[in-house]
Amino acid sequence: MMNGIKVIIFDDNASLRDSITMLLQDNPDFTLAGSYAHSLDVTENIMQTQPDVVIMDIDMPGMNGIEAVRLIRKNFPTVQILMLTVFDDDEKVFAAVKAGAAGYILKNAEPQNLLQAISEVYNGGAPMTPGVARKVLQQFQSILPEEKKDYHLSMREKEVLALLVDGLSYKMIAGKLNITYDTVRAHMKKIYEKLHVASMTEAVAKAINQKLFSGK
Amino acid sequence: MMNGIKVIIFDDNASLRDSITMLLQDNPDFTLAGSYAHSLDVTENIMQTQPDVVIMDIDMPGMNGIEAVRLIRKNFPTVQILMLTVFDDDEKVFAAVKAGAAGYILKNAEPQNLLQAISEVYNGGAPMTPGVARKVLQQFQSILPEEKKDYHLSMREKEVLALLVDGLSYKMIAGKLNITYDTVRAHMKKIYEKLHVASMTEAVAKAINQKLFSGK
DNA sequence: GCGGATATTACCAAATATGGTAATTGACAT
DNA sequence: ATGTCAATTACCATATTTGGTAATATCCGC
Repeated sequence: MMNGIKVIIFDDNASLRDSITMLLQDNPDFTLAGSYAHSLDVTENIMQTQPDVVIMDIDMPGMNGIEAVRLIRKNFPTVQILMLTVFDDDEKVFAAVKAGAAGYILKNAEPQNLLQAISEVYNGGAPMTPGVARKVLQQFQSILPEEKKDYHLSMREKEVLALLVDGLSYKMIAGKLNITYDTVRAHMKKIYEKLHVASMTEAVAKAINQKLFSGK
Repeated sequence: MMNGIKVIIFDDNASLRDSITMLLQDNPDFTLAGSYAHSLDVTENIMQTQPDVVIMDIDMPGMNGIEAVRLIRKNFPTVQILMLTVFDDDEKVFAAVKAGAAGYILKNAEPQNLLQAISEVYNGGAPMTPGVARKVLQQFQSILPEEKKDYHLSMREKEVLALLVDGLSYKMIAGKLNITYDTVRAHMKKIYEKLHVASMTEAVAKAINQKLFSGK
């Protein structure tokens, strides 16, 4: 890391590009390897500069910053992306996150905070303005894991159910577990009882929906 | 805010409670209103102390910290909760977020960071250790984008498959759609072909996992 | 109008799943 | 030591599903 973290910037605002440029040049921990007013040639730009971190404005003429993020993530999965924006518009925040941005900070942040955000992104963190972080968490809460009920399935029963979800028949399950067909049946009967279902399909549907299993 | 942010702590580790106590007492921006070794009486404790922020250990004897969070969120929706933990175990992080925690930081964080996290939580932010933040974002990404494949199922086939996922048998489906048992079978055969499966369970699992249907 | 996809029905034979009942063994807790 | 629970196996009778093959009717596009 003799030259610090290699950074490139995409932002149509020239004065902001300049101030970031100066900020980075004053600090030996960072190297500015490129600065662009639009993201039409992202792929090319990145291939040439080989940056560690990309700072991307979310609103830009031509290609949208979000699109650019998607492109970068697809072609250069190791490059970390820090979104920079004026607004903390919900839609855009989520779109950026979804596209694969690792951090999301507002343009009115302190210079010091920007520098810290860059190193944080580089080091596997996900810097976010407090308000943005809260929004993400809230969204997270509403979408995420329904608290999975406990059906008190025994270990063995879980094994059997898991195989069933994978599409195996009783006979195949018996073979895989080295037990008798009838034993599998006995387990299935218990499972049906505990899950309040009465057929393989219901059991599978419930198991997947209640996220008792992967979902592959 | 003459007495600063009112904080109470739940943690079974006495020495950690003490160090946080001292930390807060040394700073005029905070007031420690309570300190408890377990969360069995959370509701009562909160009613008495009326805190702004609750610091909650995730692992505690008796009531689980997560459960306590759920309880607090339910009865005191304005109280902000900051989780404190030793491990950044995925399961627990997500469970805590889902339960309604506003922030999640590790116990090995700098004292200064803890103080900042408390004010951040109080001011509507969502402080998270970098690694935790990244995990949340990644989970976020994986949940939103789902490009679902198109298996070219006909309308009728989709209807049949939907009923199958709901747990109906061929006979029941036939009844519901006012068609013959054999017709249902014909559709199923086509569905199996198109989905590349060979049994009800596989079809159901695939249908749900590929999000061809709700998931109840 | 003809080929193609969709929806419908039908029958046979074989494979699987379901419900009920019952018994044995080992582990673990009171 | 007694009882509960998990895991195991067994058998019977039914119900359901699956694979193969085939036929008819309708609608659509070229």
